[in-house]
Amino acid sequence: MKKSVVTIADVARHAGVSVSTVSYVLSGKRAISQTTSARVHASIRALGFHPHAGARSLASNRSSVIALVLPLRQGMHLPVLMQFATAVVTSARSHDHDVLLVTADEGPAGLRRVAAGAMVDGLVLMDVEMHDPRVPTLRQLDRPSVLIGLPVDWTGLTCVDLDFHRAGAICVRHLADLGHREIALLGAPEVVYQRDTGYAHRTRDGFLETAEALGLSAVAQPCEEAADAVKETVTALLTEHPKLTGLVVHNEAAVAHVLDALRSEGKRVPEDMSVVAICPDELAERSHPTLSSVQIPADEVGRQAVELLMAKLNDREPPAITLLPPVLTPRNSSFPVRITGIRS
Amino acid sequence: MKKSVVTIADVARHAGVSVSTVSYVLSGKRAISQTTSARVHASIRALGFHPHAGARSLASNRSSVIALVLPLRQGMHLPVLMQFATAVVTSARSHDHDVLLVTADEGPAGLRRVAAGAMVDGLVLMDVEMHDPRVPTLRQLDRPSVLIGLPVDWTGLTCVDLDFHRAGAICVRHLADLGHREIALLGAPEVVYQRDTGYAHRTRDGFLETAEALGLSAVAQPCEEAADAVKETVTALLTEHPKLTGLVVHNEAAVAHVLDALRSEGKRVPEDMSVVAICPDELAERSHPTLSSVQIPADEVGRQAVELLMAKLNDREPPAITLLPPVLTPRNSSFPVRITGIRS
DNA sequence: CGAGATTATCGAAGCGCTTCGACGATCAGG
DNA sequence: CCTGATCGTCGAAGCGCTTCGATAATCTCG
Repeated sequence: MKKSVVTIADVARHAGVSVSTVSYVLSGKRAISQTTSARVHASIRALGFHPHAGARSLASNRSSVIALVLPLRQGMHLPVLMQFATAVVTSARSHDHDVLLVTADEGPAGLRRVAAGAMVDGLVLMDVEMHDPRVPTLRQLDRPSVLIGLPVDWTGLTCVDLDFHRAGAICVRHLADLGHREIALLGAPEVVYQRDTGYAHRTRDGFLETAEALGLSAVAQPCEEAADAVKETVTALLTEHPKLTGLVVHNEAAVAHVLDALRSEGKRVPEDMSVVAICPDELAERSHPTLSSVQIPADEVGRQAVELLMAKLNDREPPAITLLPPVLTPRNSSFPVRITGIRS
Repeated sequence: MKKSVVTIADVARHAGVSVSTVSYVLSGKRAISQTTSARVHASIRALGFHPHAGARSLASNRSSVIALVLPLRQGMHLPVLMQFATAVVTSARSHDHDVLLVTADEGPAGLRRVAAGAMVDGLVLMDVEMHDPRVPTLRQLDRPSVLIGLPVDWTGLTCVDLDFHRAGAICVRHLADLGHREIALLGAPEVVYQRDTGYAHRTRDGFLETAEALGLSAVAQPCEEAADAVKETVTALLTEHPKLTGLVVHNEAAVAHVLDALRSEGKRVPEDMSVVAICPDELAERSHPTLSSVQIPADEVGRQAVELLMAKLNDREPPAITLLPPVLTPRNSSFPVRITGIRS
C-alpha cells in the first residue's frame, strides 16, 4: 500500500511542475500563469490534496489558528458566552483561521502553552479583569492578543470594551423619552472614581452631559456596595430630590440593594421610579422586576475582537482601546412617567 | 539579536546532550538515566523551552488536538451545550490534548478540512442526526471520531447516546414511587417504530418491563405528532383507561399537544395526571407546568466522548455504542397520586 | 534593436521535531 | 571470564511545507 497522505510533491508531479510552484499557486505570493495555476488546481482536486497544517506551520511560522480563552466554568451568562464564541469562530473562519478553545481556568500557563508552542498565532481573551493575572504573561508572550474588557494598565495591549460614555448617555435618553425630567445616577463606589481607568467617570460624564443637553435635572452620586450604605444613599437621594422619577444604576453589586431600598422607601418600580441598570443581562433578568439595562452586544464584540487580532497579525497596529456602542434592552423596570398635566 | 524561539537544539546544547536525548526525555519513549533527565529538565526550565507544535505534529504525525464540532447557530439549549463543551475541553486537557472548535454549519467540508490537514487527531461531533450528512464523510476520513447521538447506520462508528431502555425504566419507577398504579407511555409515531435504530423500542421495552416488574398496569401507545392526532390518541387512552394517573411522553413534538389534550379533557397536571417527559431540559422548562423529565447528562457525555476518542487514538477499539444512564429531573408535572385508602 | 525590467518557474535550504539504527558500557548467567 | 541482553545515548534521516535566490523567457521603451 502506498503512503495514504497526499503531499504537495504528489501534486507537483501530477501537474508536471515543481513543488515550489504548487506552493505559490496556493499562497499567491508570486505570480503564476493562468494555465499553470489551473493545471495545479486540477491536480489538487484530482488527488484530494490538503496541505499538512503542521508542516505549514513549521515552515511558515504561522498556524492559522487563534486561541479563544473563555471562562467556561464560571457563572457567566451562558447564552452571551455562546453568542460570543459563535461570533469569534465565524469571524475567524472568514479570515481563514481556526479557533482553539482554551479554558480560562488554565490561567497564564494555558496561554503560555498555546502561544509559546506556536500552536496559535494570536489570542482572544474573554472576560478580562481589571487586575487580570494573565495580562503580565500576555505581555511577555510575543503573540498578538485582544482582550475583552479593560485591565487597569492597558498600555501596549489591544482591548475591546463597552463605550461607557454612550452607555451613560443612552440611559438618560431612554428615561427622557419616557418623560422623566429629574433623574439620578447611582455609580461606582467613591474609590473606583479615584483609581482605575475611569470607566466610571466615562459613564458619569455621558450621563451628565446628555442630561444637560436634554435639559433634565440630573445628579450623579457614587454608591458603596454594602446593603446599608446603599440604603443610606438612596434615602438621602430621595429626601434631597423628592421629585426624582428616574434612576440609572451603574454598580452591579449594588443593584439588588437599590431595589430593596426603593421598596422600603415606599417607591414602587416602575410605577413610582423607573430604573435602568448598566449590568450583565443575566443580572437584569434575575431581578424583580426585570431591569431595563444596557449590556455588551456579544456578537459585535466577538467580531471586533477577531478583526482587531487579524489586523495585528498583518502588522497593523490597531488602537489600544475599541469602544462598542451600548445597547439598551427595555424590560419591566422603566415606565413612562405618571403625568399630572398634559404632555404631547 | 538572536533567534527568539528556543529550540530543542538549544536545550540539548545547554544540557550537554544530543537532541534525540532531549526528545526522549520529553516523550519517555526510551529509558533515560535519572541524572541526564534531571539535567535536561533543568535546561528546559532555564531556557523556557516549549516544543513547537507544528514541528512535533509534522515529525510525529500527531497534533494532540481534537476537533469539537458544535451546532453553534442552532436553537439548542445553550447551557447544555456549554456544559458539554466544558466537559470536552477539560477531559481533553487531562489527556494532554487541546480542542479545536468547529461549527457544525461548516458541514462535511469542515470535517475534511481539519482532519485531512492533520490539524486534529480525532473528532467529537455533537448533535448527530439519524441521517447526518457528515457521517459518510467521517467514514472516508481516516481520523477516529466519536458521535454524540445515534445515526441510523452506526456500523464502524463510535457513538454515545442516552440509554433509552433505562430512561423508560426510570420514568416508570418515578411514577411508581409517587404511588401511581396505572400508567401509559405515549411514544413515537408508528413509523418510527418500524424504521430507525429502535431507540423508540428501547424506551418502550424499558417502560413495559419495569412496569411489569413493579406490578403496575401499563400500556404503550405510539403517538403521531399533529395536534388533532394527539388529542384523539389521548382521548381514546383516557376512555379505555379511566383510572390512568401517570403518563410518560417520549415524543418531543407531541409534548405540548399532549398537555393541551389533557387540559381539554379536564385533567389537571399534576393533580389528576402526572406527566413525565423524555425530552431536552429546555422543552421541559418551557412547558406549563414545567415537566419532570429525563435528559442527557451533558458533562458525562462530554467526558465519555473524549475517553472513547482517546481509546481509539491509542488503537483500542471501543464499543460502537455507549449508552449513558439517564437522569430524571423532577419538576412540576409529577405528583404523588391522590389516595382514597391508606398507604404506607 | 538591445539593455534593463518584468514574469513565470525551479531547486534547494531550511523550519524544529521524532524516531530508527548503531554503539559503547554495564550487567547477569553459566 | 566470556557471551548475550539490557541500558543510555548519539547521529542522521526524514516529516511536508515555505521561501529565497537563480534562471530563462518575455516584454518595454528610448
